Amino acid sequence: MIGEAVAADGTAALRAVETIQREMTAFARRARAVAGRMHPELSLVAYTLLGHLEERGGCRATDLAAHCALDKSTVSRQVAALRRAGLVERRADPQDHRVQVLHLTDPGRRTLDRVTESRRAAFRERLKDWPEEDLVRFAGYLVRYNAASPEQAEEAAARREE
Amino acid sequence: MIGEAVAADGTAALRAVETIQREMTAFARRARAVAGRMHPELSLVAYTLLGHLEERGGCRATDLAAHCALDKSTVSRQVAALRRAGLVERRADPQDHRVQVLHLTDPGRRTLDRVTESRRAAFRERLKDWPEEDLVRFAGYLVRYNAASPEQAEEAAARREE
DNA sequence: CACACCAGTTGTCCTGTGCAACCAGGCCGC
DNA sequence: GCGGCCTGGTTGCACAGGACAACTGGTGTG
Repeated sequence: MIGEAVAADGTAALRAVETIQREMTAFARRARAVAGRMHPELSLVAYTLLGHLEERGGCRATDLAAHCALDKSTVSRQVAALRRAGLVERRADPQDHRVQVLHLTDPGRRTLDRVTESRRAAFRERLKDWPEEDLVRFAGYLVRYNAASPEQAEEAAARREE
Repeated sequence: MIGEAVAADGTAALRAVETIQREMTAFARRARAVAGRMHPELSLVAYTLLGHLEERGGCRATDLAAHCALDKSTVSRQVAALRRAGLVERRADPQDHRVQVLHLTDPGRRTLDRVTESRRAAFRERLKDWPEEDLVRFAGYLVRYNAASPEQAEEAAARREE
């Protein structure tokens, strides 16, 4: 049974926080490796970068760095690799010659879609026995949890400023 | 309210799976770096290893590797570092001279407790506005999610990619 | 113009990780 | 009891990801 009895004194809440901590930790530890084995073609970071590019329809390397909370040098190298792989192209901004606006190429979009589909299938497989009600609640909890992260807050602020 | 209306046709379930995928990915991407910044003294892996050692009251390197889904060489090096740092000691098993039973030292236990407390505080802060009922349910969902065997998921993914 | 600032690249370093080769201790069948 | 196989662990090697700092070149402001 997923939702057990709830004590009135807050003990259950403390135990639950403990469990959340442990499980999130375990998950985080494992995720990267699993993702790598699942899609050798696209690392978790690369996937996120492409995803952000698709979502925003092109942006600067600096934006990607901010979004992923990565150093700009890391992003620069990741993007270089993606460009070498032909998944991303960059166009000089005529307004500001410092910036290189990054765009998904068609192969990039296809690769992203393929990996997204494969990830989605894996998640569906893993969650296939869950009642819909639990899925919806779980999704809601995750959104709420991640929304509390400082990086997310900054992102949200950045988005608001545009 | 976190869990919104539930449609009867499964659309909500699909959307929820999508959301879970996105949020888990975002979380995984960020977790390692955040953990590193939070506790420079103990990496996420080292923390998990010490935690498992405490939970089990000593075990073999191979058990740690299996538990964390890590290569034994990785564990060997991590353990070596922890031994150098004085957080872990090993005792030869008198029954089987191949195995080195690992134990937390007192400093190891203290360090683990300190980091656990700090992590716990961060989680409590982050979850402080959640109703107890939601905490308990969220914890249950995470346990259930992580309990789905990763091997199974990988196999399924491999089958799909062939 | 000079100087501060910003986007991006590159050099250097460190950590974490896996794979493969290897060593050493145990177990089994002959 | 002894060679072959299994198993726990260590080490060499390669590589990815990431940070930091130094640098280049474009922008803007006094």
